Amino acid sequence: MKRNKRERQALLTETIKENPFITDEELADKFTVSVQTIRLDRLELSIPELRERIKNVAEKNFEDEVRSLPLEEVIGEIIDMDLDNSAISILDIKKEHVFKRNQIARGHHLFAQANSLAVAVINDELALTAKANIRFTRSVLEGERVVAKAKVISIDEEKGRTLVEVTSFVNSEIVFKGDFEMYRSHA
Amino acid sequence: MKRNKRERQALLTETIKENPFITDEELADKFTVSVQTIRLDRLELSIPELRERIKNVAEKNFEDEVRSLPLEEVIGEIIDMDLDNSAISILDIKKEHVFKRNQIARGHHLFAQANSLAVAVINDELALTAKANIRFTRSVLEGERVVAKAKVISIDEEKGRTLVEVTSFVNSEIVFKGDFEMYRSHA
DNA sequence: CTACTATTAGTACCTAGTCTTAATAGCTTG
DNA sequence: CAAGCTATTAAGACTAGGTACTAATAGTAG
Repeated sequence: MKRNKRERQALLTETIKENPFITDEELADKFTVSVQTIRLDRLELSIPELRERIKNVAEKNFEDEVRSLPLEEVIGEIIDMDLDNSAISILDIKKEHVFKRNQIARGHHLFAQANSLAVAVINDELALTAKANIRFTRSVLEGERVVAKAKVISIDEEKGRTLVEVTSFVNSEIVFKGDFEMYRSHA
Repeated sequence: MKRNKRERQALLTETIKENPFITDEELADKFTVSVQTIRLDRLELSIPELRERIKNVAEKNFEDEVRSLPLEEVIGEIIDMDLDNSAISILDIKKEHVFKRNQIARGHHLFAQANSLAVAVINDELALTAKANIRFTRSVLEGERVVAKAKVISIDEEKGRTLVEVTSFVNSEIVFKGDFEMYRSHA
């Protein structure tokens, strides 16, 4: 069970990534080396100490949680957000998103990106999709980057409905367009 | 600005709840009392120390993160299939499908099930979604089983378009309905 | 005046580290 | 074979942000 340095450090990175709550002592036990070796490894790998790691995990979503925004639950990465107005997210199409036969992205991934963005842009605890009208105008291939832009068109406070238009692009070429009628609990 | 004990402790609870990342020293400053007083207050109010608080926030986030799994390839399990005619699939709504706030299934999972089924029912190597018009008529909760039924309405061989209607139920109650216009290469 | 509450102070100790210096073992290379 | 290098381990001083405990002080109520 003797691992060399390289091997141990690779495993260490993996272990900490999977469980950031592990102490140096527990790691030393696990790899049957001294605590000092673990600390040296962390230093070389630029892995912060337990408390910093925990703090990072805690801070990551705290803001969102207070705002009750399901930002973490959005498909794709949000790069701009102006609540109740507009939002932009990007999604890189990888192997797991495409049909094996032809490397074309499955429609529901584009829909998921657009739909979750429409949910996120609404400044409300409870936003749900009521209706949607969508068009796929060009197939997206593996390796392409889809930029989705959501725009809030209108807010009907009486009916509790909000209209959101989402347009997705690959290199300024429209690949998807959807009109979402969203339900909100507290408009 | 002199607050009494009761008042200060109420404010303290509020402050820490809003920002668990604050140290006793910062709190002492804020309430212009000594650090010891803050610690006595926390003791009386059973508020754990900074590190414990951070750890709690981190643990909460960590759990959520793991369970927010992305979309797989084919959504739902196909239990009946009559190519170019009709198909049925089921999807059990689990933790990873719902908003953590309210346990309501996220729209894109219902869409994904319907869309996958619409693609699968078409007897062609290459079937893609061109347009879709969808309605979510009832929210689906964690633990419920969604049965999606697809029916091919028309096949336009010239245009290479096929219309598929998908209706999803939970216990014979309609929860989702979608009209899919599918593109096929070799009709 | 005494009793009690609230506040403050001080000390020892803890965890999970950092940072630094130093020692040792096992190779390799001239 | 000695010198140099890498990897590992150890030891000591220091840190943040505390806990747990004892003790002192101020102000108020009976």
